[in-house]
Amino acid sequence: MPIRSLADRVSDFLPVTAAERSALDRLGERERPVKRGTTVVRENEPTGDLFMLKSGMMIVYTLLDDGSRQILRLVFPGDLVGMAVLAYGKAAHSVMAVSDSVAAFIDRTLLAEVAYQHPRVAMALVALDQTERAALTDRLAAVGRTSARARIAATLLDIRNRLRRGDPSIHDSFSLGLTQEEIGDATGLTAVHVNRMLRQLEDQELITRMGGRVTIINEAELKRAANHVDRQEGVDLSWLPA
Amino acid sequence: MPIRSLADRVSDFLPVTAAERSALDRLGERERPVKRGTTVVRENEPTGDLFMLKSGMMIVYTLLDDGSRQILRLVFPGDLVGMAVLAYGKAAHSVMAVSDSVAAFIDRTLLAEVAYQHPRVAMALVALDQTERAALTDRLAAVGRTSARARIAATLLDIRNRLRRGDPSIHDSFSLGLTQEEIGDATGLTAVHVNRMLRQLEDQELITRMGGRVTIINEAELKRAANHVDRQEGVDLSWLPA
DNA sequence: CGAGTACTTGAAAGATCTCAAATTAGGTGG
DNA sequence: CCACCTAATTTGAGATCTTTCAAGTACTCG
Repeated sequence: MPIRSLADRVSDFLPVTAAERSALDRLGERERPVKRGTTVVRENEPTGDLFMLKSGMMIVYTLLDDGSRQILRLVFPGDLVGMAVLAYGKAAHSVMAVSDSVAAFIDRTLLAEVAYQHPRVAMALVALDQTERAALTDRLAAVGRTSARARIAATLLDIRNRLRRGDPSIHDSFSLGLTQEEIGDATGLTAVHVNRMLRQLEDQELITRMGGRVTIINEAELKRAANHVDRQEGVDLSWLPA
Repeated sequence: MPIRSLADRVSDFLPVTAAERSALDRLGERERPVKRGTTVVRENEPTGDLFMLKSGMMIVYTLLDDGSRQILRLVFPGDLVGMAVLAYGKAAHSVMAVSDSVAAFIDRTLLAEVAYQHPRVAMALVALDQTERAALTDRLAAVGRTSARARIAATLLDIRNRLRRGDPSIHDSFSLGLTQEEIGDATGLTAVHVNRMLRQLEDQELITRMGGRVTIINEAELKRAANHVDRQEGVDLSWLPA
């Protein structure tokens, strides 16, 4: 269970002064443990909070009229959730913990005050949010224009990469953390078809599986299968005025 | 061809002072006409500019390895494009004008300076960006979890609503502004199937068509067909500290 | 008026879903 | 630690939706 502070996350791409760091640390003070299966945020419910995930894993999703669910985003430690409360007075989407987690809640008023006092930090948070948006557009392109097999391959690689961000010791083997139904809801497929695609990737010897664990045994080929446009994740804020 | 300034757009949901308005107006000074069919921004090309569309219509899209295209966003007057340059040094996606347009380009350094001096304006721009993100998640949910018919219905309603934002005289009848191929690239369908779905909606007397014009003749039923979760677009920044 | 682009339609192939049932894995109370 | 109970996974068969391929028609622009 990796744990990262907001300041750590921001300092990955922006040198932060002591004052900025302490302001960021103050934002992350309100920590709360969340049990697996708990709905943390319900779509359309009024709220003034956003939060950063400290440890565990969550999903952001929306429910359609007919009861079907679209998972919009997988949330890993260090990710910021609910920036939309800056624009709306209510939650734009639902959020559920898929493993035991810890979240650090942030009041939007407090966030705004920090942003007013530390504009560079504000820009850093905007940049962080932009990386989420990029992930969202990648997912849309995958769901709209790639085969089921490619979507599953891409999802496996995505999960592996994001787990690795929090735990560099992870290489080819990792625990999925999602049910096949959840993977389906993230990729626009049924659970049954997710299962078939996983089996196919296994039969083709791109991965092996044991329990909930996946091991990538042919990463080059899996990447090719994923139709993966390798987004150079390089956030660059060096241009920011002082 | 409706034309809106950034200041007008922002003042829809945030009272702006004279100083703030003049700062926003300064941002929008660098106008440039763009001919239909012109690629304004190419994915991955280095740039420090974003822009606001003043008039016309554009699409934001990404191309996959196999040449297929996913349209991520339709751009109407008043929309801000390319906020990702705040995080990356290059364009996250390609942008093409689908009708003769005028764009007001904004250097990110200038934008950052305005944001530093006018934090409330900065928050307003962030809020504007959040509304775009909400539209993106709606599109993802539609592509991932709804039928071809529903996606087409939703797209028709979306285009009508957004055209109306710039021209309140528009009611049920409007020009699509997109080819069926483009609608397909936006909804994750083939042009052929888009055509069939339009025909079906016409046969079912939810719409009529003439040339590139669509008229909605049964809006209630079209909304139902769209599986539409009516997002109350109410941006609310009243909570913002002074 | 001609050329190219966009639209339209049919028929067949292919991908994915639905339904159903069997198997396995994980979690809990005794 | 076992036995049980439920949730998750797995597999097959058939139905459905969407794509592909092909060809003809209608527009639009120069």
